[in-house]
Amino acid sequence: MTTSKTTVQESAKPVEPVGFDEEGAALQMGELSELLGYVIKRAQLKVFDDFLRCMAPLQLSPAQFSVLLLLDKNPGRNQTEIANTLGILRPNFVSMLDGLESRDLLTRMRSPSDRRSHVLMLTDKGRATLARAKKLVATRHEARLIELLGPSEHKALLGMMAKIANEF
Amino acid sequence: MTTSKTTVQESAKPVEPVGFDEEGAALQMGELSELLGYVIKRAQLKVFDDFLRCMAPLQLSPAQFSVLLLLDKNPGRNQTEIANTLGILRPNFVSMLDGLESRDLLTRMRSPSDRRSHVLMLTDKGRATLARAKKLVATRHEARLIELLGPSEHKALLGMMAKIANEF
DNA sequence: TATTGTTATACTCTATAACTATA
DNA sequence: TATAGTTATAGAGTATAACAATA
Repeated sequence: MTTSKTTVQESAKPVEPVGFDEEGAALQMGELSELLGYVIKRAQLKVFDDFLRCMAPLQLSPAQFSVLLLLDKNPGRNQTEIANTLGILRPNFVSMLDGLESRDLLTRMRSPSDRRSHVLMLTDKGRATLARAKKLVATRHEARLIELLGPSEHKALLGMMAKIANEF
Repeated sequence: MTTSKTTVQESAKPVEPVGFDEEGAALQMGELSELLGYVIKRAQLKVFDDFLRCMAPLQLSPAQFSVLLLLDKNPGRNQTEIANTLGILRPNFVSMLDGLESRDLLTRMRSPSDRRSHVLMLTDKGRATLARAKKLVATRHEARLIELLGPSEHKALLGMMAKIANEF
């Protein structure tokens, strides 16, 4: 038995999961609740929604946060390297960087060795904002997720997600 | 120890996960691989991508498949009920139904009891397509996921995703 | 007055082609 | 010639307001 609260009730027949249409009219979800693509999408939207709420004071989207995080760990990389690593297309990365640079969170610097490329670096304000953002994520966002799932299940979940992302 | 292949190597210090920028230049992923929002998004994209590939013969998107599935389990519901259950906004549901109806997979019928609403029903072709789609999903898509994760982990994953989607 | 399906519209994401300046 | 950053653009997905028909 790995389930905690939501245990199967009576016999071996699983309880048919139902969805709610705002009010009482319950619909049968059928195979939908067993379809990983469906539940993972719903879960992902919930997680992003909560991330946005927790991060509201700093006005950082999940994508923006990931850029700051990656830049902090990998200073001196160019736009293509950062974009590729995050799965962002280079053309779409431009306006994203424009936004972060105009907020003075990072700088673009022409590389002396290859004057085609822009070296990206966090500014002091960028580092300070990232530090505050990390705290918000850890204490408000991830903490709630760990509380919901339990620490070991949460860790197992991270592992499975990484496995799907990297090996599927 | 719950990890299978990717075991921690030497001491207690965890191996820093790295990302790859097309070729060899490895970047430090840092806290990104511990951020559920990040990994769940990457995993979700992979899952949808595979779903699309497996479903290519039938030309059904995940969203379209979910509509057919829900209609099969809940015949006689109207557009608002189906859309709300799937988290689709009513205005956006219209063109989606236009597409499925023009392919003769479902029908809109004015309800005799409430002539404002459209009762949705699968056509015979819709039911046949759904049956074929279910087989493709089970044998090609979900089978590969279960093979990757193992049956019990796969089941645990479904449970955790549902928990986040419903309770977070 | 409220609700159903619909239109129009806008904003974000994502995707591709092509330009420029460098190499 | 190839690559980095950029522009323009097009397509999905998602969001809100408002209208006609009906309740």
